[in-house]
Amino acid sequence: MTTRRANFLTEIIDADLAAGRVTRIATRFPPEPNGYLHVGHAKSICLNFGLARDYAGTCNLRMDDTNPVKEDIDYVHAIEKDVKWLGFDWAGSVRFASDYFDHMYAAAERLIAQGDAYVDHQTVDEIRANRGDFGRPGVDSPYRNRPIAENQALFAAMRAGEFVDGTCVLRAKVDMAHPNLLMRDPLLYRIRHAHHHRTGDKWCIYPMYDYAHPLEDALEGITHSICTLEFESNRELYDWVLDHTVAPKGTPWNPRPRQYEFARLGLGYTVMSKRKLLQLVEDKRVNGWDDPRMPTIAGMRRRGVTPEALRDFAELIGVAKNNSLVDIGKLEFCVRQDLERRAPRAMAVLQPLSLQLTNWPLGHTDTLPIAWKAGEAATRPVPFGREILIEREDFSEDPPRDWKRLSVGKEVRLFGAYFVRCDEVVRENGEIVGLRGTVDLDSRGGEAKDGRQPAGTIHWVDASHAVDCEIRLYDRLFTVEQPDADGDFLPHMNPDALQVVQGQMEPAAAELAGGMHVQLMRVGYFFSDPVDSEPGKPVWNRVIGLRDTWAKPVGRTDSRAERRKEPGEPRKDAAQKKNRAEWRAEKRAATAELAAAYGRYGALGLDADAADLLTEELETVAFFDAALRAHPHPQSLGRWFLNDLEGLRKARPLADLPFDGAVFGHFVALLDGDRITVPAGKQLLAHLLAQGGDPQALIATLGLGKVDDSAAVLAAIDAVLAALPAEAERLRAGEQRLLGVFIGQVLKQLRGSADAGAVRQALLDRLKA
RNA sequence: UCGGGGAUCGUCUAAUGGCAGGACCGCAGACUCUGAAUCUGCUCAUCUAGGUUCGAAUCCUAGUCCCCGAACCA
Repeated sequence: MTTRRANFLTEIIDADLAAGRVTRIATRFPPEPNGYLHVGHAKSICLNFGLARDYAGTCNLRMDDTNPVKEDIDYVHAIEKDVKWLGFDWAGSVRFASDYFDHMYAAAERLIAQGDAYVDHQTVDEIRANRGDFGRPGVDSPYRNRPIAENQALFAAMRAGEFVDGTCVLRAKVDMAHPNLLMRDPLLYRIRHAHHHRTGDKWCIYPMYDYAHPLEDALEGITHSICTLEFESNRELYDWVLDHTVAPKGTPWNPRPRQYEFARLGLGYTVMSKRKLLQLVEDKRVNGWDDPRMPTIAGMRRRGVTPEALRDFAELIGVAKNNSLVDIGKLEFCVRQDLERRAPRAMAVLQPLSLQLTNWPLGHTDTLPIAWKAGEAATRPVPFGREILIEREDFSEDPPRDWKRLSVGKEVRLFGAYFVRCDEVVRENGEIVGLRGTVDLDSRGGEAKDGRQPAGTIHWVDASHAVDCEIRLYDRLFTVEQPDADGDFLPHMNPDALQVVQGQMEPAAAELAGGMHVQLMRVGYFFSDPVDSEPGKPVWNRVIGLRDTWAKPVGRTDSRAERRKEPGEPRKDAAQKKNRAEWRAEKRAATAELAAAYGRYGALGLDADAADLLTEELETVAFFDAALRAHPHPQSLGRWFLNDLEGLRKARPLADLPFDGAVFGHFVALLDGDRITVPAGKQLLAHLLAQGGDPQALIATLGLGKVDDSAAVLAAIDAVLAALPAEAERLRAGEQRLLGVFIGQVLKQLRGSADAGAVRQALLDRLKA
């Protein structure tokens, strides 16, 4: 396994491997071929293929083509190309959901035979209305209890094309009152008389995503089916399908795939939904899916972003379950970092300003060999003559104090060439149209004989040799960080996301072929457009500008920080939903035994919160009363019950625990009797929960008995202090936060059986001594 | 309204009861034939309130805020 940043998925996989749930890892990347892949998909691709690579497993590329009216073969090819370009290869051939239509159909027939599915003749509107909503349960379809034989005949007729679209659907028979709306008899198949890009006209019924996807995964032997957060609710249905179907051999699915969800990529200053991207393309607001302004993989590729940069980006942002909006600066950082390493340097002037060198011999051209990259041997010839073009913004008539460029009377170095000084400004109608200056003929190559250093170094091209070429300056597609935050995203489009300028480029660079990266010095990283460049007529795309610490901070207004709300007060509004405490109070009012217990616990000296919590269920009261009989110490019993047992048992009912209230009472008695320390008590409780047993006997078995051997404690303290000399020094110097580390270490040596408070005191005493 | 998730520097992400770490951004300095790169340093965070514990980002209780879910889409 190559080292890779751990995340919650690698933890799950490690645990699955360790527990033997799986013996190999199989993932998949399952796009629907209804649009181009974007940078969000790139994250998913890097995740799925990366996991397969790191665990020496496999990753399938699978087209999820279950809806023929939206999908297209052209998208299939584009997707394959993008995944390959990103640097990944799938196991075997490309898979298609449509390859499994026969299996899916057979599985549906089986569901019908099991009584787990039925044909519903309600209309779309009826189905929707009868599904209920978040507040109301649904109502059963009048067709829900059709005889199995009738369902079988009807489903066969659906397949045979005897019904027009929308006549009926196949539904799973789950529960119309299920709190998860997806489980209210989900649709499995719908009728669609449509031509499918692969199966042609073989089918006129097509499976729904929620039914098809788990079967696709299971059929391919996928172990970890990774998708995005919005599918969390779908997981329950995913599991239902796998629980109610079997593998082709008739056995339960093995390996049985599990679905896990991670946060999709949200990226600032762009939109990521396929619908919106499609709209930009169809409305011709961009020039196609591969427009370099688009966040599509195709667009970024054409712009000049490299696969390495994209993969670095995926690594940089990590994988988690937080909804997040990634700063686009992180992507830009990855792009710059990669291009910095790979791009040769050249010079071009975007907004030329002429500089006449009055002391340069008329008609003479010097040809300078300048390295493509600093420190490397390879050079290109760069002509230098009497008229030089510099960047307009590299000259100032009224320079600020720290100006490092050209101004009247000041000298700069023309990169790789000569020192020049500006003597005067040439104007026409008040406009600056050129500069006149002189060159230090002794500074050829950029070094002055007398060793003096100029104010700065600027880029330039020789006017008579410069090549005119189209330069496309790309910028962020939107002017705000969250264009789709509310309402229409189109008004936020950045009209300057593409600016075309005619640049003047040095001749050697202008001959670079299409698909080449170059850094135009002091301007940015550029890529010769692979589509529009022609031999001798290159078109250059700006991939990203250089980091510019001198430019005025454009100020990334921190819209998000402003949005952050103050923590709210607990709502006092009576109309709001009841809180848990109110709910329990009501329940007590209705149940005499709970109310009695509440009063009794109060009288026993338990505080109101504890008494409240303990009287939520009769079952709890019974358990607690039993514990009380075994060990009549309400406070400690309440503290261990509420703080530890409740957390450890999670949702497990008390009745399912391998011990009863009396045993719990005995357990707490051990703690109150100082027979065992608190951490050891927690260990013991965890053990009890897992396997039951007699607490008293387990103390010996597990070696958890309390040790009151102060000599052993002192020995352990000295051993730890000696083992961590640097930290011990800091601790002596008063770094209190290290105290915990030492207590922990000492406790570890003593196998948790010493009293932590005593260890702390002993440690403090030892340090004073 | 019901169900499912989530909350740690400005941003992304670690820490699985024991020193809140890394990266991006920002700031400062060094260096520089790119105001780039490189190098050094710095600023900056555990949603709130209680509780348990020697010790809580982590466990318990209560609350707040955010996201997802009611297509014959995926």
